[in-house]
Amino acid sequence: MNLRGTILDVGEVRSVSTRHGNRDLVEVTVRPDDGADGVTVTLWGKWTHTADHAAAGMDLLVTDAEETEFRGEQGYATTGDSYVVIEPDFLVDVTDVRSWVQCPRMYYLNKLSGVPLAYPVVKGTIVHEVFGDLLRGRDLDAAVADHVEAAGLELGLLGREASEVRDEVRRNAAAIEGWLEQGTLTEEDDWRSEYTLISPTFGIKGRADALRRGSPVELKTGKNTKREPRFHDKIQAATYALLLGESGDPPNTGTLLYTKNAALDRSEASGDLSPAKEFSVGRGLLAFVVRTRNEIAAMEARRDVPTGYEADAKCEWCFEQDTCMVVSGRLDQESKAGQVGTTLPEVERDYFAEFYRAVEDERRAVHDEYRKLWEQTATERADADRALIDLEPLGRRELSGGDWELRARVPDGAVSKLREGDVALASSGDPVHGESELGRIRSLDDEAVVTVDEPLDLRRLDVYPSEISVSRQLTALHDALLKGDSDRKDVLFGRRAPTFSDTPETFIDNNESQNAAVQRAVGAADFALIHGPPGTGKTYTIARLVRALVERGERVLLSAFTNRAVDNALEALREQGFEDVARVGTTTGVREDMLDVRLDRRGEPNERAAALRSAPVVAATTATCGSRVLREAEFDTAVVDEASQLTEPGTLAAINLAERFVLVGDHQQLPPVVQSGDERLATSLFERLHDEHPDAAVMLDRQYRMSQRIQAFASREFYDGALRPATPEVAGGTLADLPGVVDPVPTHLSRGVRFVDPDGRREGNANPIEADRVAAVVEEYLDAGVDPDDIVVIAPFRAQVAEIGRRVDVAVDTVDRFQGSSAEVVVVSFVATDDLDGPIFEDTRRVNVALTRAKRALVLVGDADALGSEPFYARMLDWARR
DNA sequence: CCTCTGCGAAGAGGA
Repeated sequence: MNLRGTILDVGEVRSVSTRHGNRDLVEVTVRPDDGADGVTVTLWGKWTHTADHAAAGMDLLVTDAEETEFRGEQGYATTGDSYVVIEPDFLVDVTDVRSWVQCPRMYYLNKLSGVPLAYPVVKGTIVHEVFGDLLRGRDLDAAVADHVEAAGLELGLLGREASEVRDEVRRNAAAIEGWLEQGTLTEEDDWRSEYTLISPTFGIKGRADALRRGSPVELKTGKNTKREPRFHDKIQAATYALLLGESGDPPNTGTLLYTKNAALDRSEASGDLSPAKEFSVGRGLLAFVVRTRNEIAAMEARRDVPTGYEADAKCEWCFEQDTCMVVSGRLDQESKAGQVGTTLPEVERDYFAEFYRAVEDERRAVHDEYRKLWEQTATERADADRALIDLEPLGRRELSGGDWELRARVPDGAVSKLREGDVALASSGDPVHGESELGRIRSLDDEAVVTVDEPLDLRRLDVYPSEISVSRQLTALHDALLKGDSDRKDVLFGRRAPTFSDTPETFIDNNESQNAAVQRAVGAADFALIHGPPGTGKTYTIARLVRALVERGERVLLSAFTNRAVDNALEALREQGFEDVARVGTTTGVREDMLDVRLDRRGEPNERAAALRSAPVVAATTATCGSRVLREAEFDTAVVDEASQLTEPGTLAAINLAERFVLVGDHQQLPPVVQSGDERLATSLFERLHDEHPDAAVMLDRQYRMSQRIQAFASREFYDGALRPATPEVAGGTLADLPGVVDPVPTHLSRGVRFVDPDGRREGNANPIEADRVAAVVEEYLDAGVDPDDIVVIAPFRAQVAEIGRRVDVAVDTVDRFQGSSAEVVVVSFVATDDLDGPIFEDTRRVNVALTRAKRALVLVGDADALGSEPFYARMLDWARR
């Protein structure tokens, strides 16, 4: 049986004599998840090592535990088959186990500084890709040429020539090919490449290079002339073997493939030059992997920082020694390697510690998302929107590059957060224990089309969580504090006020606040803030600003939280006649009409690198700014849109790359998306600087969207009444202005703002009666001749969005997804009846967004009693009914 | 206790 629970107490290690001789044990008191009282669990032998790291409050799992009775007390104990796992919910990466075995401090440093843009790394990646292709039967030269070309940008930035790289990769790949041929001569081989593995039991995830007859094969581009694989390489492969044991018996061998061995000259090199080194994977090795993984999980649970003393690694042999000493010195951390350099001021170290913790909390939240892959029971699955289940496979076909395209029918009415372009876990039913492949959703309506590496029967699609944005926030924090210049930090940490110079030039002659905003930003020595309420021409202003900066000879980074905002800003820039931009991002992320300026990574190295380095404007999301390619880039000014939706570390990723920065946003609209709910992350850098330096900000106060009647409430509640219509035409906008609308407009539709109480009932997060009424309201406007494309319905919950979507033929979506856009007629469904309990109603900024999407007509549909129960909503009601 | 966009899909190496 498996025993799982929360640790209440960890006893001392003691040695007892048994019929097998003297053995160590530790007694741990655990409150089982399914029980109220604590039970004693005896951890025998080497599991006392895990007990050493365990502490009260941590979760503990013992597999194959046995019930025991000792001196009349009932309890549990480990058996010979048991594994003991600390904090199983914390998902450790296989590569983390590997780096921890090298040195625990290396694990920490890797996390902080990320993977650098370095030639051995890029070359290693290419060799891996070629390896995958060879397994799928592709021609060696074609594969090498293809993957070297695909890495053009990185190779160019590293100053490498394509021919030189091709030769080197081919030498490595030839070793693989030779070895593969050897294998197929002797027996039938069964291969799989790039295998995604997640283990709920052991709390580990990772991606194996390949499986050969069910055993892991790990490719290493380096050399190793010893008979044995390197210990940490072996541990990596053994960890994959452990993961394979999650569904079935673990394989009992692993293979390391050192491709450089084959390229060594036999007459000069000595030792074992065969590239493939097989080793046996016994239970003892697997248990060692689990204990190592437990050290990591326990350290993370304690919120400790590794010092290096945890293991016996020798610092003088370590490649990271210098980095290690610098980080230790700057952050004043205890470290085996010692410290060099000046310690950061205390306020900066505190900031670092605080945000490090917050970002790690966020990582936990991502881990919780992974857990949903296996925790959802069959009944819960039905309403869980993280997955599409019960898909009916419709077929598969092989694509030219060796990938597969899978098709399946989606059941009627299935709702999920999965969208076209998303990465998702495709499976034949059980994403964790059964067949599954990571793929990309190409299209999704009544039929799902997914591309994957290996074919399977597509019966289920799951959201696949990613730690990338968490990792990038961490490296941004590292870069800002440890590499960032002191001048910048003086301003960020309030040791110096930002300075500005006056600019006499007029940039925008028909809007004073927009002009003032550009002037302030252009004249900023450190930073400027542009506060842009709804409809105030934020995007136009940004484009004008970017042009002004470029005209002054500056190189500009144009960034935003979402791809959509980046592309909107680019569109405005291009409308103003400026085309010299490089858009960095994925083909699925970049909007179609901006693909022509997208920087392709594929191509001739020098030419690709020049395309990035010479572009006067580079546009990318802040997440991409934290990528290894853009982390190396430098700019004079970074202009960041949607800055009020970014966490501080998220913003740092962009502004780290520039001398000065301009943040554009509106802290009265939606705040950053933070799953863990951490308050430090939920406050944007934009908002903090806006509070600390009000003079650095210019608010755009003329809006071009809403009629006077519609904007009144938002202006009063959120902008101190300072937000006003830009022109009399905007102020007086009515339905009658729209082409095709009946004349005269029916009286009840001619009101700019209406309130409708359908007397509905909230059921879960939906309200079917209210949805009926919303549909009727939409029908009224359609009947009056309003174009369906001009009508939008907004609801706070996805369940209600689905409910309404079944009844109308106009756009329906959540508030959050409508931020940034607008429509002539907006109908808002509030769902709530009885009271307004729930976080979604607590943040009135969400209401601000909902109400300010409308240009000419706004209809609020909700329960008057419920809305009247909160002062803010009561005021909204008064305004709407007036 | 609800909203949600990012991310080449992770992981690649050096004596």
